[in-house]
Amino acid sequence: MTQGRPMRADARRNYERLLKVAAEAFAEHGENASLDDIAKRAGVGSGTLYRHFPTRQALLEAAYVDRIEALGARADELAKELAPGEALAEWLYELAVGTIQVRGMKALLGSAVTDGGAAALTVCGAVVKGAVARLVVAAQEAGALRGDVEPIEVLRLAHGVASAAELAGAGEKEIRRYLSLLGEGLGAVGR
Amino acid sequence: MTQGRPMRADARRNYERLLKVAAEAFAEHGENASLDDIAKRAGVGSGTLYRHFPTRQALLEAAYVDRIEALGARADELAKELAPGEALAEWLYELAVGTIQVRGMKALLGSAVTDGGAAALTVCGAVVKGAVARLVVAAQEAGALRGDVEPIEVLRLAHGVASAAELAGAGEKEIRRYLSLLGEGLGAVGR
DNA sequence: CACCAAACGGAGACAGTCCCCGCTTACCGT
DNA sequence: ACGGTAAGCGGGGACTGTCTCCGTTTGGTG
Repeated sequence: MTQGRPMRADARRNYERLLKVAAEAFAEHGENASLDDIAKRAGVGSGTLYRHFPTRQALLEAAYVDRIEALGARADELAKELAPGEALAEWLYELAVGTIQVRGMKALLGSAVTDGGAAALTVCGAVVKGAVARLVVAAQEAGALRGDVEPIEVLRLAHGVASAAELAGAGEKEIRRYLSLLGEGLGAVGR
Repeated sequence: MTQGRPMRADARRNYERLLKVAAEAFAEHGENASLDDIAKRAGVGSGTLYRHFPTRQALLEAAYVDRIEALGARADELAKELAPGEALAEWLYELAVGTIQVRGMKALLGSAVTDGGAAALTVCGAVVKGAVARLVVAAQEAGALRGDVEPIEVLRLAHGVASAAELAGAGEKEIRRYLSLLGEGLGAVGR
């Protein structure tokens, strides 16, 4: 259903160059890297870029799918290695680290987590939501996570907390701390 | 220290028109409203706008100071009316509502909460940080809030949670819910 | 009422986005 | 091998937004 006919050789070449260059550019200049500049660096006209990737989102998503899919796979790895609660915690931590440290990924994950219909269909959204759903359900069955939260809510809160950590100019230590505050709750009496 | 000499009459007039128009524009188009357009609508040249407010941040801040100051005052009101824990919770709720519903305010509060030096000196930063510090300390003394968190951390987490709620396309109900999840912690067993 | 610093304003340089449409070229059938 | 054709290219250009520079205007004094 994806291919009517395989891509023409030159088209495929350009597509892949664009992807590679885009990943570099986003890493270097953040999510607002100039698209025309990416096209230039990939040695194609801007028309070509916009035909392959109609929106910035589309390019961002395509440039990072592999990373996102790795994250999805990581969820299952963790589920095998650790107790359900731990697995969820660790995965959220790795998600948050990605959110903050890989420039451009925040916007992508943010949109993956949004309400509305459109964003729901993206590959990233599907993978991430799927992964968190598995981990959350397992953790809830193990009694390590309160039963009245939806997976998507956990995801959103983790994303929010990652943003909070970013505001702090956070390193990995702060991310861990902020996530554990979320887990334990602010109301609980001191450590 | 603020005034070498009072502002010239025309300068003051323009300054105030800009502020008024800017508040409208930010409310209508979000934090990225066109600055040149604001200038035009205020009937001044763009040079005038940029002289009064060298950066978008500066204008944003000036346009919303009164609202921020109201929030600061509200903290003290709440501190009188409610128990310390409640007061903090309610204030954070009102902060979050503002963050989400008043377009343009998110960026402002976000920068107020950032680490680094530059943003620390803004009026908004000072007011908000002051308010939260008072409420947090009181809540901690009353044992309603764990003792090992800094006020700024509470602020950042609340901001993050507000973002999370925004992602959900949240109404006031969701904001309350997400904040209470933060307060109680995800790890606690179901309601 | 004349002076002059303070303030104005808008043209224009620059950067980014995105579309359009004439040209090129990879791929097929013969 | 080779020509026809549609898929694909690419960059010019319209548009929007930011921010600066500098000639002109104007409010407030002495």
